[in-house]
Amino acid sequence: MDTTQRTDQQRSADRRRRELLEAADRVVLRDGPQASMNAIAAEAGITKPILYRHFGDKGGLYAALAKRHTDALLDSLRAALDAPADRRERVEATLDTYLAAIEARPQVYRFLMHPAEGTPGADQGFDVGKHSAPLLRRMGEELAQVIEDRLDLGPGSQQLARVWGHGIVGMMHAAGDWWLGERPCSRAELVRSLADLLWGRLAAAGDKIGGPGF
Amino acid sequence: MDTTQRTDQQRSADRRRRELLEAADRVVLRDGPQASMNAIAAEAGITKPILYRHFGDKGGLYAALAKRHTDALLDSLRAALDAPADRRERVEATLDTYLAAIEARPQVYRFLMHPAEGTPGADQGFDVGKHSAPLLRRMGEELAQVIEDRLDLGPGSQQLARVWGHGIVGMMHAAGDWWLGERPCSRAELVRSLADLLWGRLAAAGDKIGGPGF
DNA sequence: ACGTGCATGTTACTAGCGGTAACCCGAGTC
DNA sequence: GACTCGGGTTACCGCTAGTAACATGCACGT
Repeated sequence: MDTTQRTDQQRSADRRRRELLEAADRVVLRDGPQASMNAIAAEAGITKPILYRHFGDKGGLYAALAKRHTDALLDSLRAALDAPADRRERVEATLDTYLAAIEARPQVYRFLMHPAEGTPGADQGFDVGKHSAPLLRRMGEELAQVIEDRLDLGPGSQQLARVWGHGIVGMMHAAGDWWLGERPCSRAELVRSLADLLWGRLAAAGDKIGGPGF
Repeated sequence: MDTTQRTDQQRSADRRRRELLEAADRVVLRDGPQASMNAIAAEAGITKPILYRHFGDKGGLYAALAKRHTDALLDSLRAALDAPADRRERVEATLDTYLAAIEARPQVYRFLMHPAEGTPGADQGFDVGKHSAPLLRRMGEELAQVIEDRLDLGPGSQQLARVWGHGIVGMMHAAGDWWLGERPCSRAELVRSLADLLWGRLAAAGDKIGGPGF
């Protein structure tokens, strides 16, 4: 029948697609985000046009690749965010989960943060917007939702939650990026320091003698 | 004399360099960060090899370009950070200064955040490190210094200050980026929300009825 | 058995990029 | 006048993303 036929074809195509994605994964993790389509095709044992038939262009391939990792990371973050513990512990667990992920697979992390950038062909009209990696946006929105759902923030809570969601994610990202490069302390110390920041220690700290205070 | 001669030459070279940088600025602000060296050379009224003689490679040109804007932004941030007012006001002024800058010239902002990315020629060995834009790193370090100088944070203050510096800068960056794309509220509201976050309102907020709390 | 689609794969190409080698010319110097 | 030398150009290399055109093999209807 027609449907079974198309199902067979689709299954085959999907399997092929997964194989290609795994090959692309290997190459991107080995060569970095600037891996060439030729290299990816070679790793998959085929040639370029097939990649283009499956993914349209390089951006499509990278988007598909990024989605897999992004989904996986978001799942583990959701788990940490949903753990049965008090708020501070959950915040620390979430920070630690993120940091452990970027520590364990820094190449994946790097790819997710700088997926395509230079697509000289089909170019966007240089609008403002979509600067940051999609991963950051998605994490920000998810966290915003969690905050809005669980916290009582009074009037304007929705906007406040979104600002905080993106802000906290950005804090985590930047601190993690810096930490990954310099390794100035243990992961646990970093988690504690960031949680302290979120817990208002900045406002509570005293001025240093002689200075005007920050 | 030899020295005056060399001074003359150097002056001429410096003037040329400034002219080239201004031309590059125009092109980058018009075409985005993926402006080609050909286009920049054409805008400057010359040809590619001259650019390469002056700046080495594309990364060198972009670094020189970015340095100008970064220095300017850092100067205005320092001014806000040094204003004579209490801590919260200074924090808000600094956030507002940054946000006003990216709002006023989003193309400059975008260029500073994604300067080169894909330099297929002379490639780095895919080390972990130097992921983020240099601007973010510099802002983080500067803020860390200010925090350490002015705040009494007890033992481990230096590390804590650096974590906070990079974390706060990341928060500002990510929130600003999201805000610039969606414009969900006024700048003043955003500043207030972020300052509230830094002032510990996250920890102080009550749980919503029925939920486990964030 | 025989075309006929159709998916899969290839080779060979285009246009444009970053970067460079080789040449070229005018100004100043001995 | 020969001679170097800084500023400039043309013409190229190797690479990239992306595509057109051609080949091959497997399922179908008649």
